[in-house]
Amino acid sequence: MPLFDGADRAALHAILESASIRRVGPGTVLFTEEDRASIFCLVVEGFVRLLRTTADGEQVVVHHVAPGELFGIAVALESETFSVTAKAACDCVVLCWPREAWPALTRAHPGLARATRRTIGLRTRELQDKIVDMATLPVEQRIANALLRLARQAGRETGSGAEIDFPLTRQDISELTGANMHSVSRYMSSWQKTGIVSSARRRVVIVRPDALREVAQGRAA
Amino acid sequence: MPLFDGADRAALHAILESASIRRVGPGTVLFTEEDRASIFCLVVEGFVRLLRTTADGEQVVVHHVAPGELFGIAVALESETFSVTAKAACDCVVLCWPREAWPALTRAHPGLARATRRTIGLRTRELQDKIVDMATLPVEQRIANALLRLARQAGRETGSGAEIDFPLTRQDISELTGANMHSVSRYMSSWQKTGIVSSARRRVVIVRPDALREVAQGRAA
DNA sequence: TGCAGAATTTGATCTCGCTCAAGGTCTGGC
DNA sequence: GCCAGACCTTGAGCGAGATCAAATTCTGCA
Repeated sequence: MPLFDGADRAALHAILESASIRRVGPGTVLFTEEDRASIFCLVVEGFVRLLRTTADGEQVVVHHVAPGELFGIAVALESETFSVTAKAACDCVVLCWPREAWPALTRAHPGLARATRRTIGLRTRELQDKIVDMATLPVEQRIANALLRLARQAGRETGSGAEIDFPLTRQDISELTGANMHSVSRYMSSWQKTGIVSSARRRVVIVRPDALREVAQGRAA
Repeated sequence: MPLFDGADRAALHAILESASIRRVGPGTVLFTEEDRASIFCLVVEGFVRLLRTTADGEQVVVHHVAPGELFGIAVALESETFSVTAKAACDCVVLCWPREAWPALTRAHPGLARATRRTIGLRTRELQDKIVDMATLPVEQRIANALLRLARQAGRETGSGAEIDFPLTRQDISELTGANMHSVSRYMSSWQKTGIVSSARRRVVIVRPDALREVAQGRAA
């Protein structure tokens, strides 16, 4: 656990004691964007989707939190409320600390503060990447980019390519890219045919990342 | 200056001494996204555009920095490089500190660290807002939202509405919304006709914010 | 084993917004 | 005062991708 640098057995034990552990199934909402940010969390196992819900019920996925990553860190940004909803993408194990634990914890473990800052920096870049994609790329390339990003963050190497390590429907991909579900299905089908990806219901495997990268750059079919 | 809380005259003088001051004209690039983040900056006067440049030379505007705001704060995010290009939107006065000054400065002025965290939090929200807009709204509503956001961040009240306080071309708005420049022009013209905005070359005034808000919600023409 | 609901696919049609094209207007510098 | 270049507008046409519609396949559960 690189977050809690230099913590011995006893100290680690105390840290875990002060957290509550939650084991949740797919779709479970851990907190919503209007909630007061009374906790901050760490993914131990599984993936947590961070998303925004619009007035008319549409969902826009903003980030996938991988194991070992913090989330719900409004407290680190001097914010009273979360800015997103957190929803389990699969079976997850999550640690939650009360907001009040933050000052003492970061004081005791400078590595935690540093890791948090780095995480925020990386996520900011990711958000900017997404904006650039949406502003400049056609749907096909956006979807390709989104899959590549997911493969990087949540790819499990299998014999036949990188499998996204949690259930992912066409609808999910559409919420991730801002494209229509039907369009997602069409492009996925075409890539299936050319052997670039292989996807059965809720499972997505990037068979030929190189070819998908070509698609993402608009250089190939 | 709320950033440097509790600094007396002498301390403030020392802080300013350690900064270099830059007076630049519109279009001046202060740093680019590939640069090593060897400085961090503060806008004293004017507005600085933060943007990304794509492989084929397109620009996507990510944020406008207002007077009193920090920018180029890669150092606060444990990053060696900037993630955006900074370009003056008008005549600007900017203070720049060497990256190495950050630890001592934040140690001496906890208010600075706090303000930085708050700024990062607000910008994260703004990035998320933008993504939601681009994923769910048609061009007309995106443009309306962008103008309202600008009015809030850089609006100067005049007798006949809120004027965006720096030169803003149709092209700029297009880079801000991901819409085509011609589309921007068409919508601006139509709003001009209905008296919602008033814009002459490079100047934009929101005459009826309420009406523009209606447009942004898709509730009106 | 069969069924209900979820997930996916595919076709047909339509429309928003982009591209292409051209003309108009403003402004600062000479 | 004039000209070049920047900025803005408007029209026509097209196409990517959304919407509408329907059929198909999968899977977990009764």
